[in-house]
Order: sequence, then C-alpha cells, then structure tokens
Amino acid sequence: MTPSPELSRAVLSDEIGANVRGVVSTARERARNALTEEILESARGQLATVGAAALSLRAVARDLGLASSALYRYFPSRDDLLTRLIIEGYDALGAAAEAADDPTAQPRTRWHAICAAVRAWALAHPHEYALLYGSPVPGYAAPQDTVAAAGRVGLALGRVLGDAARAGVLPPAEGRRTHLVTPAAAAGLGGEHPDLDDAVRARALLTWSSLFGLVSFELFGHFVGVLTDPDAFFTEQVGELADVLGL
Amino acid sequence: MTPSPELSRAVLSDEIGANVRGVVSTARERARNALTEEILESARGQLATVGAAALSLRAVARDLGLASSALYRYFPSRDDLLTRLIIEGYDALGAAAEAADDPTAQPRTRWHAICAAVRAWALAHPHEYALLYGSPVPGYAAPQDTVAAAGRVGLALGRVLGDAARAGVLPPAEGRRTHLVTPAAAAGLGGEHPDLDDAVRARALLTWSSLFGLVSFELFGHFVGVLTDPDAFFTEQVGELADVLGL
DNA sequence: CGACTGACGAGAGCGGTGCTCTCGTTCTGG
DNA sequence: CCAGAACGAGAGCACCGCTCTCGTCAGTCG
Repeated sequence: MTPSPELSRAVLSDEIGANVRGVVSTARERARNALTEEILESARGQLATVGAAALSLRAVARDLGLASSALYRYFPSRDDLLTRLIIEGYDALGAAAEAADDPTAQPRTRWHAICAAVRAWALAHPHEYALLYGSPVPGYAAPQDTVAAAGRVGLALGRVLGDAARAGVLPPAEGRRTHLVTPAAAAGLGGEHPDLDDAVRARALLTWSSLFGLVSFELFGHFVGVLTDPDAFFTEQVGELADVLGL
Repeated sequence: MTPSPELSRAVLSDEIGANVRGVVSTARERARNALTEEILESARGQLATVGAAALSLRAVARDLGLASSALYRYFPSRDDLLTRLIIEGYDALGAAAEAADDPTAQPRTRWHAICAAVRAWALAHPHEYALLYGSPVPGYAAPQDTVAAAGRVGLALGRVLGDAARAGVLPPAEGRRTHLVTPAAAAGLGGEHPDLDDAVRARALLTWSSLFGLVSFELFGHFVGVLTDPDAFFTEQVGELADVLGL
C-alpha cells in the first residue's frame, strides 16, 4: 500500500504549478490540457448519442486512437469522467436559464422564460438531462463540486422571486417563522424581505421541483398518450406554478 | 435465419396450453413456473440491494446455482427481466396508493393519504422507485404491458378528483373545450362532469407530475442541504397541490 | 550540460458482463 | 414407445472498467 510514485497529484487536481497564474508554460502541460479537452469532447459526443449508461472509456480511447489505459492518466475512473460531465451539464443548463432571463422584464414573464429555457434545453439534450435529473448512479455520492453547479438554475429562479418581492409584486407573507428551508437555501431564494417568509420559500421549492417534474415526465415518457400538445400544456402549467408563487 | 426449433413460444408468452384454464398440469410446467418465480425473487433482491444498473443475470444465476445460460430459457434478455420488475414495481406502488385511499373520506384527506403513501413507498424502495421514475434505460421503449401498470397511481388520484366533482366539492369549471388532455386520459381523470373541464384535468396532470417531482428531488438528493424537515415540507406542499386542484 | 525523476502511452492481463451455440439429458404428447 | 421439444451445463465471443509493467520522452536540478 505504499503510494506509487507514478501517481501524481496532478491527476487528481487539475490546476498545479505554473498554471496558478493562468498561464500554461511547458509543452507537456499544454499537451495535457489539449488531450484532456479532446477526451471530454469525445465523451460529450458519446453522452449525447448513446447516453451515460452506455458511455465507455474504451470507446472514447478508440475514438482518440489511444490505449484505454492512457485515459486513466487524465481521469482516475469512469465515475470521475461522468462527474465532470455532470458539472458541465449543470453549467450549461444554468447558462441557458440565465441567458433566457431578462432582469428588466416582469417577474412572471421572467419565470415563464426561464422555465421554457429549461424545458428547451432538456428536449435538446435528453441524455444530458437524464444524467442530471434521472436516477443517480447507484451509490453515487455527489461531490461538492456538483452541488455548486447544480444550484445555478435554482438561483436564477430565486433571483426572480427576490426581485418580485422587492418590486412589491408579491402578496404579503404571513411572516411565518418556521424553518423548513435551510438558511443557506433561503439566501439563494431571494434573500431577506418581509414578503418572503418560510412558507413562501417552501412554495418556491415546490414550484422548482414541479418544473423538473413536468420536464422529467415529458422526457421520460410518462405523458405519452396523455397529452395532445405538450408545448401548450407546459406553458399553461408553468402559469399555474407562477400563480402558486404569487408572481 | 431459419427459426431454431429450440426456441419455443413459451419463452416469450408465459401462458400456454393447459395453463389457459389456470391449472398447471405437467410437472415440467410446474417446475418452470417455480423456477421463474425463483429467478424473479432473486432479481428482486438484487434490485433492492444494488439497484437496477448493477443487477446482473450472472449474479442471479449464481444465486440460484444455475448456469447463466439457463436463465435465457426463462427470460429472453436482461431487459425483459427488468421490464418484468418494472411492471411489478408499478403494481406494488399502485397497490400501496390504493390501500392508503379510503373512498369514504374527504377528497382532500384522500389526496394527502395517497401522496403520503407514494412517498413512503418510494423511501422504502428507493432502487425500485428509481427504476420506475428515474432515467429510462437508453433506448428503452416501454412495452405496452408497462403503461397499463404505470397508470395505477394516476388512476387512484383521478378517482379522488372525480369523486370530489360528483360530491360538489370542486369549484365550478369554466367549461373550457380545448383538448390538451387525451380522451383516454380524461376518462381516467374522473370521467365526465361539468366541474371537470380540460383546464382542470390539465391541472390534475400538473399536480400528478409535481408529486413525483417532489419525491424524486428528495430521493435523488436535490433537496440535500435545502430542507431541514423533509416530512413536514412534503405534507405542506402536498396541501398546496391540493389547493391547486381545488380539493 | 547532463543525469535523474516523473509523466506518459502502449500493451497485456484480470475479473466481470450479456448473450450465443452446442451438446447431452430428460420429460411429454402422439 | 419413441420422436421431438424443453432443459441445464459448459465453452466461447465481444465487450467492459481497471491495474500493472515497461520502454520512452520531457523537464528540472545539480
């Protein structure tokens, strides 16, 4: 069990040495970054076409003309590669949500825009969406990196709620002083405002999960044979959720 | 490509010959049924402990002291075994929902009871729940058998809605004559009643998917660090959904 | 400048998977 | 009773994730 000198820290933590200044110095390091990106690029393609479950390291290696063992110099395991893709996915979805949000618009319009953007992204990237919001890999414990990225969509929705409160659009809250919602989460759900109490924040979490419930049901086939016009249905129900929020 | 005489129809359609009268005649058939059940029993155990992704036919065979190839006499592929487990899962969840429903109670109480039963079942059978409502296996097309079983929970909720309408508990509907909801699905969502129009039915589908959105988020870890009391949160939000439904 | 050390890619190999094919055996219906 | 179907075992194929070793090359330090 003596630690092999072969295994360098660089494999586990991407950023080292000269790279702290954001400058890639040595040729080796440049090659390493380039190949890492090529691996991710190939893995992204696999994910998009065959899905996470069928994504294989050996296929990525074949794609790049590498020996499969060489990949382990860059990602310690298949799970680590998937984790990276998960983070990228959350980031892409969050970016799509933020791009759709016009902070100068009415809260209700913003809510509609963000929800529509989430659904559009999911329909355009079904396998990536399934990786993010489908069944987690058995025994998969989300590393701390992922939870940060995962919050981005929720934060976008939380901003809308907070801005609505500060604009005086929300109905007055009872000022309930329970604590169903964690302080950390509450901070991301619009921050402090008299019109935002624990009940309102809890309802915000309900609408958040309902949004993904709607998208997941549509994407995973639970609405097959049930809906005639998924588009119209979705926008109508997003409106219902806005009512629940008081937007 | 001449069809091998080895492959009998019995492998694909369980019910044949003397079994149509519900009577198992030959010893061979009795043995076949018994072994099929043993395979399923072992597979259920695997599913519950390691999850669907890690469920392996070879492990089941080892468990039963069989050669792995022998399993293919009973299930043509791993996917077929999983399909069987999916159907059983939907059935078990539906049974739990129905068992929790007291048709003599108030609609809102019934709604709460069914939702609580769904969540309880999911928490007690996380891997089974993930198999039903997590990401579908890539390229997996749900056989017709599964959709029937899958509807059971929805039907239970639909009965509550219909009974509420007939009891005059629901607020009057606008009588909107759109058709977002399929006639077949509408039939299961309480049937025909003046207080049940397309808008109400669509809202029912929203609350249905929201229920599973809540449960999935809790089970798949999206509420970690967000909620202090998942139980209290859930019942409160189920109440909100009941408000949306007008129960 | 040269030597050493660490990073690297290739290849073989291990144990696992789903699935197929063949081959004896055993049961069963005509 | 006997032909044919059903069956279980076993070998084998093509994959998979992952490990280990080995020769090579680059970068650093004396």
